[in-house]
Amino acid sequence: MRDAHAQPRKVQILEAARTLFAEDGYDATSMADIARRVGVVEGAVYRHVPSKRDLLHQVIASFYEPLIDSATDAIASVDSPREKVAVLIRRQLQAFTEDRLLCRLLISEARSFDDYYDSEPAALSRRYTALFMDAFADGVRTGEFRSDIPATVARDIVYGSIEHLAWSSLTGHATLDVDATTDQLLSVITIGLSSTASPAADGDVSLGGLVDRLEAVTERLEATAPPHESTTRTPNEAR
Amino acid sequence: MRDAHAQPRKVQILEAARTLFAEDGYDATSMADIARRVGVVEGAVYRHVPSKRDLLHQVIASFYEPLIDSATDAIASVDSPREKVAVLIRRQLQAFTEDRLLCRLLISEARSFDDYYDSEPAALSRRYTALFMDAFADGVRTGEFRSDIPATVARDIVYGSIEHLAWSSLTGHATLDVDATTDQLLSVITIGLSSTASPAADGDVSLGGLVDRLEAVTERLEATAPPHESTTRTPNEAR
Amino acid sequence: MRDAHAQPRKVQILEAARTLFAEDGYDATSMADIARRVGVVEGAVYRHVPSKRDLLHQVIASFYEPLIDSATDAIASVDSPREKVAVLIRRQLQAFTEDRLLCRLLISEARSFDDYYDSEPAALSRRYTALFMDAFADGVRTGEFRSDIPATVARDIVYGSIEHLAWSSLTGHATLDVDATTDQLLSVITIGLSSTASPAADGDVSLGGLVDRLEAVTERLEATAPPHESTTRTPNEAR
Amino acid sequence: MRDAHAQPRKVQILEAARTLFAEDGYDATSMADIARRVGVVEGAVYRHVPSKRDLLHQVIASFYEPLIDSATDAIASVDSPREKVAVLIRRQLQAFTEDRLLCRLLISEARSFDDYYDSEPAALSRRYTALFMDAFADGVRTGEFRSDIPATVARDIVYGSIEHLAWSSLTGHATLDVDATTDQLLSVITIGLSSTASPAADGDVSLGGLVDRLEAVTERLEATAPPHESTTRTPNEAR
DNA sequence: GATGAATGAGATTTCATTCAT
DNA sequence: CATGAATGAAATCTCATTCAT
Repeated sequence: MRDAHAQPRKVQILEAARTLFAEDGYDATSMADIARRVGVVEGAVYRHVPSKRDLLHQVIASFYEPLIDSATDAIASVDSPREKVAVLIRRQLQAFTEDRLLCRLLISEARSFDDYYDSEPAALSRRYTALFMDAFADGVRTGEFRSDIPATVARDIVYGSIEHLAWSSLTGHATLDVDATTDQLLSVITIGLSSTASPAADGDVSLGGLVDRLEAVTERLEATAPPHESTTRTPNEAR
Repeated sequence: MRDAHAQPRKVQILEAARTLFAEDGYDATSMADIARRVGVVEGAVYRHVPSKRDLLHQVIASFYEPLIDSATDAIASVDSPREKVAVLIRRQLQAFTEDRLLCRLLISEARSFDDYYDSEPAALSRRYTALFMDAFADGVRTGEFRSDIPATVARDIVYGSIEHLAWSSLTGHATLDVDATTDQLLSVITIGLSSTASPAADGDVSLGGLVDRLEAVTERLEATAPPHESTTRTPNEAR
Repeated sequence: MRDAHAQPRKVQILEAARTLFAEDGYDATSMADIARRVGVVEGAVYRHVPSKRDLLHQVIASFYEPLIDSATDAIASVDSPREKVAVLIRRQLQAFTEDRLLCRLLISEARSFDDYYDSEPAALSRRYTALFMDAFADGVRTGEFRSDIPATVARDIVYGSIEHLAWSSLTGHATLDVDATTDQLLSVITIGLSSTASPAADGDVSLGGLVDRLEAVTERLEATAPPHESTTRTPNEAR
Repeated sequence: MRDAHAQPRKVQILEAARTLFAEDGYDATSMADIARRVGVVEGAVYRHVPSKRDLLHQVIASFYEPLIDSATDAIASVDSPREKVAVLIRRQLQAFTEDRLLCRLLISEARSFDDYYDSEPAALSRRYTALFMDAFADGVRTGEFRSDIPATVARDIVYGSIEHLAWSSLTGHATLDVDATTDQLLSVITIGLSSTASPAADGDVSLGGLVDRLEAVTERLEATAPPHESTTRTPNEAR
């Protein structure tokens, strides 16, 4: 009879796999290791999981799904695309920094398969980053974000930066100041992506930042104050 | 008797390893695979390479070293830190996009080792990204780049973005338009990193810029605000 | 379904290893040989033994341990140190002669490792020979054994002799008459070690040394002085 | 052109093999190791030696042969069997203690072959120990040594003891005092083997045995010494 | 559901030996 | 005589997976 407090086997196995995959990597973790950690024999694992590969997929899913859900909720409660993006970045950086597993697994292991594109983890990853891309596309429509940067490029910039930052903190023998780094990353990225950035891209760029700020104020004025006359200017069509 | 046109064995082995590591990954490639591709038996490989791990290191080095050399040359011929950064980014994105191997190996495989930080590839990687960080630090001194972003964070943002962009193009079943993407990335990143972007921009930012900005804001305000009404709203509530 | 009469696998493996190590030596025996003899595949052996080296240790232990136990019992039932020594020698010679394995393994194989001194077999060997050294030390205290021979030297003489005797019978294509040999060895060794043999024999033992000297003189006289009458006595035909 | 001081290749190879076999053991030494030490490639070794096994034989021979020669000379210059034995023991112990190689190779490696008995090293070993056995047999004839101990048993006792003593000093993390040990071993063994030892072998060695021996000496003196002449010769010049 | 044993394939690595040059 | 490359066999060990109980 199982202890009432004990998790069902399936959950125990997932947790063991999660931990071990995280600590040692997918290849370096054997099914025997997982079984031993759960306290059963190798064969018993196969009652609950059809294969090691599938186990990896489940582990990844068990991370992504709550993340997707909570992120979906979180961005539903804010309005502006810019803020949605900020929320997503902050969450992601926190998640990666807090959980070595998430980071390592998603970065290093999950992608090693030839059929990655068609895999379940890839689908989850797409569902997840779609949240960002949707927010970004919204921002492009509202004029907050540059229209000359494809959403996929924006996504790669954002998630690539986050991954590297998290990874550096992982292997760099140094602990990351999540809050400071988040602010820095947010600042760099949102400024770089904001619609006001594009026109200044090639000119005398040293003024760009200052202009950005003034422009931001102006945007807000534009958005709130009823225009004296209908504004027919489409911003950010430059280039 | 070896064909006069043939490469020395060592080079053949390195090339075979490079290709196979790239296509299948390090773990999924066996020494037997490499030997077979070269056309010798397994044991013969070990006359030229002491171990599989070392072979990986050599493959990585054989990519990094020319890259470092040519990048060093390239940035020596331009003056401004900003341009150096631009050169580095463009090259890196090109290199990654042109060579699946470089990308995959550096991103997914090389980092899987516990002792990555102390490994030869990591040292090369640091030597390589040091080029960027030095240029960035120079730019901070000249006022071109923001002083509120640590060079390591800047590095992670840049190389993380590049990696993800290259990776997406790799797995995304789509070919990347390197030129367009480079421009986009450069635009986003250099703007995000430029000193004018910094909210705490240090005083020495030139007066001329200030004048320009004031001019621009004035223009837009003129277009937006109702002619004779005092605007009492506090600016700078962004985010 | 395993035969009811069959030993557990672990025991089968140990026995196979014992036999093969004995017949062919440790290096010349492969895990595949052992597996084949047991009737399983190579990998199956590793479910029961962690490594070949460990298997050797276990085989050695499976010989030493009963030997130590029974020898401990045996010497507990006799009183005088001299008799204890006799018991130990007789047992050891019997054990070595009866079991080629014990002999070969202990003599030739087990010692081949650099780390022999710190190994488990070495510890067992020390535990075993400690029985002898303790008895010898007792004998020194009671005056039965010479005090001018360190126990370690006595041990080496005793066990070295036994080993060589057993080894000779092993490779010499001749069967050893254990009883006769034991008697001979015992005689030589106990006399050589007895306190009466010691030139510097303490106290009442000095008489033995005196006799030695007398004997020596006699020998020289016999060799130099022309016998008064023809000596027809063959000396030393006793026994 | 080879340096005039350089040894011929063959000798270099033998020396390299000797050293490496000694330090690492036969199995653990590869032909490549030997070649590397000599400074040639693997294949070159086979110009001079037909096989690794043969190389071992030659190495062993290169030790045994001078040993046999010098020992033969040494015992030719002393008269009594007892002294010959003493010389042989002293030399052997010194040789073994001075040269780890001799010891290790002869004890552990050389004997590992199934065909040891018919091998060249075994023949050399027999030639070598024959010196001892001859001297012992002589001593039996002259009455110096017990006739109830077969020469082969005496040989095993002597060489077994020496081996163990040398081996202990090798692995025992302690340096052997050769002189002291030689004296101790000589004392134990020559006493144990001397003819006077046998009668007392089984009786109680205490006073009763002493009386027996005194009796025997007296008898022999009576038989040897001229009847009415005082013997003024100092006793105790033995050895 | 779990156990324990087994499988069979494969991985990396080592090595004595050969041979064309 | 030497080189350098190759061979081919073998050795130890690992592991995902299966299956009778």
